[in-house]
Amino acid sequence: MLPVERQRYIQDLAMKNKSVSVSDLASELDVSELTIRRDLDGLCSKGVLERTHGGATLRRNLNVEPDYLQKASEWSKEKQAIGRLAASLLEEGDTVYLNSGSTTLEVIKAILERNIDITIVTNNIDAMWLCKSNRNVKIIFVGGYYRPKSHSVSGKLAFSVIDQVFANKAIIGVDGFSPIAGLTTPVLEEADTTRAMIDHTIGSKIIVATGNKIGVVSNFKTAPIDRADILVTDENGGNLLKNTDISKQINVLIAKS
Amino acid sequence: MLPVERQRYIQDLAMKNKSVSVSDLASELDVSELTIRRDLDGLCSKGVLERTHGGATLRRNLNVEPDYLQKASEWSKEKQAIGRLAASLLEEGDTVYLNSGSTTLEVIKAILERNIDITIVTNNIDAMWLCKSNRNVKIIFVGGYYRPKSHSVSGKLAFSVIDQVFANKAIIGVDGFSPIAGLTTPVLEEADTTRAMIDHTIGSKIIVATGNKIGVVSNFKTAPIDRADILVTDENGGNLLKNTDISKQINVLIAKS
DNA sequence: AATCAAACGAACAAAAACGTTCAAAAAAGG
DNA sequence: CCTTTTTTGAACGTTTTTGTTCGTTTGATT
Repeated sequence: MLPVERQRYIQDLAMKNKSVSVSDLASELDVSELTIRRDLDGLCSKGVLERTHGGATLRRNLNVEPDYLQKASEWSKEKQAIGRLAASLLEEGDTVYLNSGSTTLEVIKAILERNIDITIVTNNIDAMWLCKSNRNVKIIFVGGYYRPKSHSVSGKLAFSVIDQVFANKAIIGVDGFSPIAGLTTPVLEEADTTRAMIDHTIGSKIIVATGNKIGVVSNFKTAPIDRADILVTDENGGNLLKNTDISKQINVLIAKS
Repeated sequence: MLPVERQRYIQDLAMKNKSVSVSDLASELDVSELTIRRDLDGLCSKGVLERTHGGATLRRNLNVEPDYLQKASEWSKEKQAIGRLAASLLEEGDTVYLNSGSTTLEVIKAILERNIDITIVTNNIDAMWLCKSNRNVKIIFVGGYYRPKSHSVSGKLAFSVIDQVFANKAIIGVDGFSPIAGLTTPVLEEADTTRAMIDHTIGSKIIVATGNKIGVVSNFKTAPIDRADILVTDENGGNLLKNTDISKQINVLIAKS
């Protein structure tokens, strides 16, 4: 058995049991205790283990925070359905703008499920956690000032990135969708960022909004409705729009959950 | 059996078993041990294997960037101490560049503990998770292409943000700190981003590195050592630098854990 | 606090592995 | 068929690794 093999064995065992003993290892691997000690010292100076009397323990690893899941419990079923429908509008090779929000996050999840080759340009931090283990989806992140409340970035610095990226589709979540007031959000910078995304999109601008956003007017205007091409909403939203002439301005798709 | 065939066989075996032994291969392929050693050396200079005594192992990511989570768990105690010392060098009102890496992440944690009014400019995504509930620390995130392995962003698009931000301090983590080769990292884009950060810093440039980085040369150069002002390292690193004239080039601070 | 067994580290010696040099064998090319 | 090049192997000195012995340190028990 090679020294490296032995050391790897020790490391694996330490990973499993949290600690190893010199005498156990010596008899198990059939080498002298001194050799084990020397191996342990080596692993120790590599930072893997920490020496104790009679053995060694694994360095305690503090895991960072993968607590990102389940935040938006409201309307989650509808959002999922909307996400799936919106994701189905994308094609292999697309570069797509996605702004922040729980609905657009569902779109990202749906894109990952489809597992197609897409480049996402976003200011939504959660996107990166989701895409951590996916090889097909590429992410370009716009920079800017971080706002903890929405867990996204925005502001003037975001423009300098958006300025350089032209997408062929955009999927935009909004807080208010009103035929008169247009698309609105509660944060000024967010509205600016979203507007910039829309302005840098050549192809379809797709709005995603659950029914409870329809007819609502929030604080800051992102764009008038006719700047968008498609609205993806749920059955609830569909009913609210049924007897309006909204379909003359925008293509409405209903996601059934 | 052709040499090429033999080498391919060795490579395949190494892929399967993670490591190979000279004596085993010699008897199995019925050639002298010297021949095996020469094969191993060849595969080694091709970057496939890494020599050890008595054999060789599969090359563990020398050209590839190290896995983010594993790195975070190594030397955690030392990194914490370094983080605390580096954070103590910051003052109320500072705007500071922080690049990505597990050591700089510890710096951020320490900054949050101090709870002073600081603006952080970074490409480290975890920073935002950490600062989610802190009101004093502001974060500006540089954009760019997301790389899951190091969990950070970099690339040309990052420049457009860095171009617009001048910090008065920078805290930079490196993978290699060598008096001759300077500051080095294993990823080209990361090196570029870090260099841009240093170039846009007016005041002190502070390097943070655990002892196992001292004397190491990684693939891509970020900057020569004299571009930095302060090195914060652990006692291990301090010992390594004790009998050198490094202190003529840079101010060395030892963090005791 | 005193004591004792286990664990440790230093020093030395043996064994295995290594690299270098040189020469023989095999392969390639004319 | 002969020359040139490449590959291989043997010998020998060097380095690395391993094991034994010994005195010292550590941690636990009484």
